[in-house]
Amino acid sequence: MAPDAPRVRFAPSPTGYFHVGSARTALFNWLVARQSGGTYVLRIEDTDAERNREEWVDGILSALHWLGMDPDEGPYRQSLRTNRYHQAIDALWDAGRLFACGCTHDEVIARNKSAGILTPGYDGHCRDLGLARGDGRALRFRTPDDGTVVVPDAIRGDVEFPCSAMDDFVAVKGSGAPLFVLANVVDDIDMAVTHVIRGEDLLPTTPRGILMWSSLSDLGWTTDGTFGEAGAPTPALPAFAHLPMLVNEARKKLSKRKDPVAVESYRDQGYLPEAFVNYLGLLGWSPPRDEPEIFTRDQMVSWFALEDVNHSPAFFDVAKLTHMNGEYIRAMAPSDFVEACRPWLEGDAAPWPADAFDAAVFAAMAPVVQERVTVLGEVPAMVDFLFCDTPVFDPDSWAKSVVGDDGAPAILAAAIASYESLRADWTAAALHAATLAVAESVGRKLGKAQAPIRIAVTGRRVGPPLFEALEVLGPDRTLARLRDAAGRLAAGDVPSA
RNA sequence: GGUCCCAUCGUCUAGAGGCCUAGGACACCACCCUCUCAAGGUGGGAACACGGGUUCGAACCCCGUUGGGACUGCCA
Repeated sequence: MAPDAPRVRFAPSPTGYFHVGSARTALFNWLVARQSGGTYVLRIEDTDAERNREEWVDGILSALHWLGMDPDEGPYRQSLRTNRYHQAIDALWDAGRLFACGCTHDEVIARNKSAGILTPGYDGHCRDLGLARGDGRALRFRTPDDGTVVVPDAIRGDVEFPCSAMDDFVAVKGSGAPLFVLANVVDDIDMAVTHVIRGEDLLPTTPRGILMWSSLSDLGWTTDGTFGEAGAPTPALPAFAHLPMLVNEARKKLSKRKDPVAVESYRDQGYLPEAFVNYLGLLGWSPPRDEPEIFTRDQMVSWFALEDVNHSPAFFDVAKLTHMNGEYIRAMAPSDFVEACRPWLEGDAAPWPADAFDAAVFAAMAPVVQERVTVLGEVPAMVDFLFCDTPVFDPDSWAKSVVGDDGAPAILAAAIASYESLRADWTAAALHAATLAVAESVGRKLGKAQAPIRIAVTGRRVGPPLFEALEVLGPDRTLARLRDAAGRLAAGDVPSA
C-alpha cells in the first residue's frame, strides 16, 4: 500500500439494527478505499453507554459481512479508548479551550426564554465564570466569537459557517464521558483518516469538529500510534464528503419508526446482497452515461468518484430495488438459485414440516420458480403444494374459480379420467396435450379450463406453470387432489384455508 | 427563530452554454406473446419550481423568490 493511500472510515453508532442509509455510507467509503488501494476502517461509535450493546455491534458486523463489505481494519471501539479521550480533554482543558458549565439544558432554555430569545442554543452563562471541573459539570468547548469556519467538501465545495452562529457546545458530559465531536475527532486523528465520508446530517456539526481539530493541532497534539507512529503531529485536516440524505415518500429523513430501514429485514425477505448494493449505488450516484443501471461491484469501483455524487436527497424506492432483485435472481445460475433458497425452504422458517422437504423435488421445480420471484421469500408460497400434505387453499380462489364456476365439476372429472391414462407418460408435455383436450371437450380455452385444476392441486389461482407443477407432483398426489376437490365440490363443501 | 444544504418526468437519475422537439431506468397505461402469474417485446402519457439577469444562445452561469430538507441534545 502506498504511504499516501487513503484511509476512510465507516463509523456507525449501534442502534439495534443496520440502517439502509448507513449501508449506503459504508458502500461509498468502501468504494473509495477499493479504487485507491486505500484502507477501509470500521469504528464503532459507542461512547453513549445506552448504545453499547454487544449484540448490536454484532449486528453491524454481520450486516456488513452480508453486504460484502467487511472492514480492512477494526472494528475499533470508542468505548475501549476512553483513556485517550481523557488525555485530549485534559490537554484542551489545560489550554483553556474547554470551560466547566453546570447549567442543565432546561435552565438554558428557561434563561433564553425569559430574555425573550427564541433562538435555542447555549447563552454563554458559565463561559467566564472560571468554574472548576468536577461536581458533575459538563465541559463546553469555547468557540470563537467571530470568524468563519470553512468545511471543504468534495461533493458541495467549500461550505462556510459563521462562528457567530455557533454556540459553546458540550464536549464532555458531566459524568466526564466524552461526546461525539471530541471522540470522533480524536479517533480520526489517531487513525490517520484522510477522508471523512458520511451523511449530510453531519454537515452542520462538522465546523465544530474542525475547530476541535485545529485546537488539538495548535496544542501540539500527537497521534497515539493506533495507525502509524505514535507521537506524530496532528495530521492535516481530512477531506470531507457529505452524502445526500435518504428520504421517505414525504421527503423526510428515513424514520426507523415509519419506514422500512433495517437492512436485516431486506436480507430476511430474500433480497440478494449484490442487488441491494447495486441499488444502493444508484442513490446519489449513477454509472457513466450509456452504461446500464445494473452493474457489477468491480465496475462500480472503477467508475465511482466522490465528485460525481449528487447534492440532493434520494427516495429509497423499494419497488425499484425489488425489480432489480428480480433481475439478479433471474440472472443466477440455476444451482446458485437453489442454494440461495435453502434458508427459506429448510428448517423452521418453512411452511411445511422440516422432514417433508425434498431437495431433489425442489430442484426440479426451481427453474420455473426462479423466473417468477422477485425476492427469495416468495419461493415457499410457490412450491408449498409440493411439500404440504394438502394444498394451502386460497379461499378466494376456491370460491371464485371452483365453487363459482359451473364448469368446474366437468373439468375436474374429465381431467381425472384423462390424467389416469397418462400414468405411464407423466410429463409436462403429455399433461399439456391432455388438458388441451379436456378444455376442448368442455368448449373452453386452455387458459380458462386450467383454473379449477390448478386450484385443486396447488390451492391457488396463480403459481408456477401448471404442467411442470403436475409433473413434479406426480400422478398419485395429483389425482388424489383432483378427486378430493371434485368430491368436496359435489358435497358442497368449502375447505378452510 | 438561527445556521447550513438542496431544487430535471410520480421515483432514481443523464445533462457540466449550442449534440435537448431533455435521454435511460423503476412505476403506470395500452397492445403483443402466453396454460395462470411473471418474464419478454412494442408503443404511450409523464419533468427542467418561478422571476430577473449574463450570453448570439441557458436545464446548465449569477441574483432573487418560492418550496423542501438537515441541524440547532450532557444522541450520533
